[in-house]
Amino acid sequence: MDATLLKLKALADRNRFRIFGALTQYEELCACQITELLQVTGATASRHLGILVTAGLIRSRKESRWVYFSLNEGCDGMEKILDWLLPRLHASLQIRADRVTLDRIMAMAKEDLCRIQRGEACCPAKKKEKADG
Amino acid sequence: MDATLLKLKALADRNRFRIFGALTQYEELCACQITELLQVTGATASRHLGILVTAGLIRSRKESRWVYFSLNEGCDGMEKILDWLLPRLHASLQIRADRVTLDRIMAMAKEDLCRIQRGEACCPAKKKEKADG
DNA sequence: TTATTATTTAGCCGCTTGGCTAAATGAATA
DNA sequence: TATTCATTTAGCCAAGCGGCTAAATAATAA
Repeated sequence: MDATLLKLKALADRNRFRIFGALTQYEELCACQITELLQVTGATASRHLGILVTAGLIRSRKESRWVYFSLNEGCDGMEKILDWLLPRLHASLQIRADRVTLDRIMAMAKEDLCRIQRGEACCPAKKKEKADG
Repeated sequence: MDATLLKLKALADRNRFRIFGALTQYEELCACQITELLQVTGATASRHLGILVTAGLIRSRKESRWVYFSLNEGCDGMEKILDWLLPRLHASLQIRADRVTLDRIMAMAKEDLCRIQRGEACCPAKKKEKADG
């Protein structure tokens, strides 16, 4: 398929549009942070991220247990895409709301996020106390 | 929905991408010419055109029996969209093939195109002869 | 007015897409 | 080594999308 059409298809989904928007505001985000932002399962977030990677719009980097995603600045046309989208992302109510949510997410430890996403208690201290007590 | 997301969705379909590409090469095209280019039914072409109009990317103008479509230069972000897409449309094999097809289509009378699309003979002269003879 | 004709709308159908759960993978830790 | 854990893949299901045909619409031509 045309590489450009592939990029359009990748961006033409609300959740992937939000991921792209989030990555224009934070240099790097890990899968569990994006999962938390979108409020979907990790599997769903992973699939959306895969589609954006395949389109060349973002890239991933693995570090220890986590996978970090960032905009693929070097991708063909990225500069023009950002020229078009950046001002409109900043104006979008959805993306602005996401920014607030993201600030809250980034203030948390990734371990806690993942615990929550597994449906466990959010507070590791409690577990420790229990083990200690 | 975000106006920008609506535009992305409108462009993220092969046939609509082709329509957009065609309208970067010809100032104006009528519905039957686009129908012929895409090789779909008039109903299908009409729906795609409607989606592009709703997204604000193209506009339509009615003149006698025909409806003409053109890029909506005034639409928000169009300049940036063209900055991104124009060079890539020109590089696309599909869009280049379409250009050749379009040249052939534009050399025909719209009446003949519509006749063909109705499944009738392409040549009105024959009909006349029959009536005359 | 009646007929013709270009386009649009309505309604149907099959394929794709996006969500989920469960299982698999691969890296880090006990 | 065995376990834990973040992420990905596989498989399923419902909703959305793009194609078609047939009917409706709007405009011209007879």
